[in-house]
Amino acid sequence: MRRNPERRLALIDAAIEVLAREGARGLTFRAVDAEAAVPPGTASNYFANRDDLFTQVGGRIYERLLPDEATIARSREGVQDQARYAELMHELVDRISAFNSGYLALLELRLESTRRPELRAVLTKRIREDIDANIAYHAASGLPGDSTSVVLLYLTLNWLIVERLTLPDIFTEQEIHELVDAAVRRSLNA
Amino acid sequence: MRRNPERRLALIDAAIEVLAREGARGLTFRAVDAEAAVPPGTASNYFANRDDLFTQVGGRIYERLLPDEATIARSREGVQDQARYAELMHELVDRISAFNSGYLALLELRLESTRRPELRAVLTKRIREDIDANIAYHAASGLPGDSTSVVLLYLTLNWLIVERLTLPDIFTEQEIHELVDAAVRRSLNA
DNA sequence: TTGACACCACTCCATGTGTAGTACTACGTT
DNA sequence: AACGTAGTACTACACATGGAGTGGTGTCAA
Repeated sequence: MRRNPERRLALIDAAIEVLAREGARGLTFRAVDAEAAVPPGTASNYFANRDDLFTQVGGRIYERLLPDEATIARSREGVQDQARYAELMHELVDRISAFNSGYLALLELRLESTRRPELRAVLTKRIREDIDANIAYHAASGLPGDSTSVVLLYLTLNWLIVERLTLPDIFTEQEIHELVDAAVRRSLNA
Repeated sequence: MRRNPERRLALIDAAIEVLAREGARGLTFRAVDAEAAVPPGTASNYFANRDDLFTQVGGRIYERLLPDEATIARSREGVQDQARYAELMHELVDRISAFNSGYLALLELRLESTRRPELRAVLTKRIREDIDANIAYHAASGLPGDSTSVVLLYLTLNWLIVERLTLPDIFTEQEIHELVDAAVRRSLNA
């Protein structure tokens, strides 16, 4: 088992691209090697087996989907009212949609997790933490709404992104924009 | 190309199970043959190639996820108020969750459709029709809410089902129940 | 009798895992 | 400066699996 951390990270990030492009079953050591442009056999040296590869990707993918520090800092600025909330949600949807392959890879991982208990455990932990962090962040932010509205928005926006990324002709960009606004507005009405 | 329609349907339904269990890349002629318990080579005779298989499954899957006539008829009974709306949505979520493999197969198809234009066209058409039908049905039903509330509910409940089927430990059954109620209630507030 | 379909067998091909072995590089030691 | 060593990159190979596609034979019903 090799230890070079940069190389390991490069392999995992390559695996994310492979996942998005080829699907879960297409995530093979060979494909990761090719994507990362390293000699064949390298991934074999960094991951004990495919299960291990999936688990490590599951641990990494969420980091890459989360906003960076600067983005978080920026989100705290300005009045924290409903209009600002909607603005933040537009940014969220755009940011995640932009990292296309990351989100698709996460979907593949979710589906794969129905077959891999270890992966499921990793994903469950990460996502549960993220939801809780969102609720806590929201509570401290001064934005309108309660914890239920946070969760409802999480649900709604997730599927909106799925729709946009998998069947882009279902909703126009205009409709997506309006749906985000409506989701924010209505989720706040307790 | 063989024509026996019962056999074709049996193969397609077998393909749905394979999709849910093995993922999109695992959907092979061989696997379908095995699942349908027919001799190897049979699926080759019924589908020109894998692309054709995917497309035909895409045309079928939605039929199986839709409610049957009896269920639709029952949904028209009683007062059409918000409490009834919530009740119907609980039934919807439970019905779709129950046909576990069908919903997972549809997710696999969505992801696969990023790679297969024909499949994407079929799915886009079906889903667009379904959303429009839901909006029309809702408008005629006397249930509260507008077309935006229908779409928002569609989004929210879809991801709720994803969450339940792929990472069942994120939300408890109790929480899911409450989220459905909250989604109905809040989506109605224009 | 004939035609459509079920069934079976076989060829060809592609892909992937896991591992053993070799080459390289950097670093510490004397 | 020369040497040794350890860790890693790289290469090659043995072995196994799985699947597509097709041609041919059997079977049954009209």
